[in-house]
Amino acid sequence: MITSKFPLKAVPGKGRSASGAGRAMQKGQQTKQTIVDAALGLAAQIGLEGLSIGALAEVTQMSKSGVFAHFGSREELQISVIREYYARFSEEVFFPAMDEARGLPRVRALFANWMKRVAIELQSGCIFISGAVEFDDRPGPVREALASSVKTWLAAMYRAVVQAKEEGHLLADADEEQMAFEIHGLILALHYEARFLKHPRSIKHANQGFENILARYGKANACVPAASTKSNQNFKE
Amino acid sequence: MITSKFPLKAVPGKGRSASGAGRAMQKGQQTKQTIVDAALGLAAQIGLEGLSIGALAEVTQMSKSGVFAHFGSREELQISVIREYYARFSEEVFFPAMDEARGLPRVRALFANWMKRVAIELQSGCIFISGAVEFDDRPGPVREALASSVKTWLAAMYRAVVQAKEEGHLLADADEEQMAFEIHGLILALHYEARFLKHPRSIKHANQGFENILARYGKANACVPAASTKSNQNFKE
DNA sequence: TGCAAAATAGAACGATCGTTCGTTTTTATT
DNA sequence: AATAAAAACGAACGATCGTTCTATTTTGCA
Repeated sequence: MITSKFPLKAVPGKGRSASGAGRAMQKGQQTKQTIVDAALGLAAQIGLEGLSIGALAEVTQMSKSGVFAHFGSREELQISVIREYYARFSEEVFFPAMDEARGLPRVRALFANWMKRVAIELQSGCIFISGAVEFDDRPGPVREALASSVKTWLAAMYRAVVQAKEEGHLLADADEEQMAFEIHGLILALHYEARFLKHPRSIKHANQGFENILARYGKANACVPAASTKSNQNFKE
Repeated sequence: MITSKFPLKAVPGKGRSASGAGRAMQKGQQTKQTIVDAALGLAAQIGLEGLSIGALAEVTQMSKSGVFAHFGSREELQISVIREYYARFSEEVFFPAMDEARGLPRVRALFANWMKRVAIELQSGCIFISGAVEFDDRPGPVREALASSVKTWLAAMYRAVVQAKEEGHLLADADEEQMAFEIHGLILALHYEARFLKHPRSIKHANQGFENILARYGKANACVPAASTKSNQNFKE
């Protein structure tokens, strides 16, 4: 939990949350969510640094101070956006893949969901990527929040690869960290070449790159692509 | 050539360059180079968008208007920085590799020089990467200048791969575009994981990834790593 | 050495930024 | 319906931004 360095107008109800005595707070959380939603879209387009409270007020039809009061600082707003982005990313990419069997099927599902998300983001932008560049060497709580989210996700992907090796789906000499690194590179190249350079075949290249990685690290009988077009389907028959 | 939309103080000597009539312009170009040098360092750290004329004036010990007059607009300053960055990149990465023999040796040299440069930039930052994120969907002359530089470099790398196939160093089914894409991904992952996440083994992962790519696309007798530690050395014996 | 041009300085502009503060409206409960 | 807290507003702040304008200094050639 992050201690708010700026109590918004005489300590709000949060302090006495457990005890049922406090007055309600419904409308506040609701509009805060509205603001975060709008901020997420704005940040995806122009980056976390480009996020301005003024522009956000305009989009949400509110006053600047009205928007501001919900966060207490620009940094807290940025952190809220990061948290929301992480939550949606997990919901779209991570959790659905957990339905797949441990090992290669799950690795495939994670990558497929990741690709699906990035492909959508080719129009809007990815905060995990743009944020990394913006906060490269700018220490502070925003960078920490962002790095923490990214690391959690990359660790999840790494864990899936480790499990794939444990399940015997990968060659004995497969370096899990190396494999995760190469997969990450494919996603980054896709984002770069498609979004910035408008290269038309980037998605195909990323998918083909993934198959190449599996061909390198996977055991021969385990590395064939999924037969069906439904990417989430378990292909082990 | 870009038409300056803001003539700095009554059209300068540039217009009558060919004719020897005009007065000299030495000091101007000299301090302009000083400014661009400083701007390059600043932009590498905080990005092209973070480049402020005020901060630049402070670093160069000049007045804001003094700095400004050399470029006429912030955009022109940014473009000047991009051009300078491209020139240095070419000098460090591209031209030295042209001494290597066509084919895999040259591809290896290009990658090795690229790695060398990015490894240095892990402290300062790479404008080709940060700029791509900043100007993702911000049309205009700056984006064009940046995209043009990047495309030129990526095309050079692609050309080297094509030549490697022509020389018979690659498998017959090798997709040159695919291979260039995967190499690009390694560099991007290196930059991301080392610079943002401070992951200690990123350089090793990028180098190993390159060897994996060569193992996939190169002919068996041509894909062994260079024997010597000197990366620029021709390994074909 | 004088003189025009080039280079730099200095002050000010409008705009936008995050933030603060006092006030007013809305909300939810008794 | 009354009431107090929560939420939202509106105006203003200091700072910084890119840019413009005019004045001053410096430069390089006659």
